[in-house]
Amino acid sequence: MLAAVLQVRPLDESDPAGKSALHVLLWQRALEPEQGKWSLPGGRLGADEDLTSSVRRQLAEKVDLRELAHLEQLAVFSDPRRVPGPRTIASTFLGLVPSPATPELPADTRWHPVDELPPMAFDHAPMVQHAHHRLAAKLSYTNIGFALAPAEFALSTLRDIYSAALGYQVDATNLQRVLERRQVITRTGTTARSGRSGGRPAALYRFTEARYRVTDEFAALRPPG
Amino acid sequence: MLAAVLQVRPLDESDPAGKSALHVLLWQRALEPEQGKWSLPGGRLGADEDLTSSVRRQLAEKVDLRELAHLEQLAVFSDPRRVPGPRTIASTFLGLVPSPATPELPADTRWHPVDELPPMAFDHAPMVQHAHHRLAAKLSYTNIGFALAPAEFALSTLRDIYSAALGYQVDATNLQRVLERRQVITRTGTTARSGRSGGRPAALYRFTEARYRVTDEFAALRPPG
DNA sequence: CCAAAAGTGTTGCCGTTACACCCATGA
DNA sequence: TCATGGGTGTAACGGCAACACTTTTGG
Repeated sequence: MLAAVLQVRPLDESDPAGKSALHVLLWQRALEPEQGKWSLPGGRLGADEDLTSSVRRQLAEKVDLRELAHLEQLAVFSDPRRVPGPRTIASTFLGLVPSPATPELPADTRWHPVDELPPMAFDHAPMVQHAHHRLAAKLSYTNIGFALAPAEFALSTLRDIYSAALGYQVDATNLQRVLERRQVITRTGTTARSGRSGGRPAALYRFTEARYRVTDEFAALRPPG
Repeated sequence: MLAAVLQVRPLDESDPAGKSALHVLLWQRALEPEQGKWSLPGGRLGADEDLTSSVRRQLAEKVDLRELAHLEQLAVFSDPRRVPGPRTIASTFLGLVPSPATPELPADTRWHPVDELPPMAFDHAPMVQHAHHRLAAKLSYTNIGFALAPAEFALSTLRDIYSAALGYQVDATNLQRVLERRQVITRTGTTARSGRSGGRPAALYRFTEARYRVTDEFAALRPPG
């Protein structure tokens, strides 16, 4: 079991207001094979747990990560030669951490931008690509954004999160209307303080549901009615 | 490994022109546990093969099925108590067989309509549901229909296939335009003979590509341009 | 000529994008 | 008051569904 844990975070740690990008949590291998290369966190399945609980446990134990807002299965990688030695099957997962959280991490683990991956161990690079692709797709037709955003947020913040996760600029105006029409986000009624350089204070929103939901099932060939 | 192999076939074997429905290939257990109940075909992974090849091999060996036009991973079922005895993990697959094919089957295997499943062994019923749901979703935004349809077909035939797979009536008029605009289907130029009771002869179509392809990636939040 | 089946034209609706315009605040 | 960021209005576009209408065949 391997998990691609994704989070939108600032590119420069010391500048929380700077540009942000989608990051993946990696740890650096201390031993051969592939020593020094970076790999996805994970571990072996226990005898009395299912895959999902196991991933949660591994992430809590090994990288002390407990803030997972979403976790779902991706593909199983089963090529007999994907790793040296005895045949190992990897079941991969996509995990999402909300944006402002900054969990404590062990020394050998670090967040890396998904667009500039370091040298990756084994077949872990395509796994990250797969996770990224799945996330981008689901941002368009589900409410999965709740797992990347803070509990309350201004629309400009949400725009930055979507832009980072999708890899292109998203217009806040249209993002608002798409998500409001689908009732994915709701106004809280409160407003944020205006920023350093003035400007109108932003209305705050939250995701209507904090559970994964498909909001736009069919693009074509809809059922009649 | 377990495979939900789906095909659109006539409800009444002796009447190929009658109503058709989506069927799943099931196999009746001869031994305890769950003797007499129906289960998905599958088997254990060999030492030197990946999951996909293994599924293909199992289906060829055990139910003599070689006409799979599409095969893809579904979810992994890993609840420690999903089957009695030692813990077993099931990786499930969706397989599709084109419509007119009628492969020879062993005596203990049979096609069952997905809407009227017989008593199912273990957790196999939700697996079939999952496969059905995935198929219905992908009919809307991919060219996956090629794996259910004959090489050449009239639009009314394709309408029947889509209707059976989706579970509701599809309008041939709009189906044509949706699939032609996306260049999923192409006219062959030939026409079929007209039916028994007259009527204009139908133009024949084929799927432009016989490989799986996503044709309608984003419903919303499209990249600018 | 009539019935049946296939295919086309047309209309209306809805969701999305793009962009111009108005609003509220701090300096 | 100006600059800055937040928010609304509006128009254009495109995809889809529904349905009336035309075309082509067999009896």
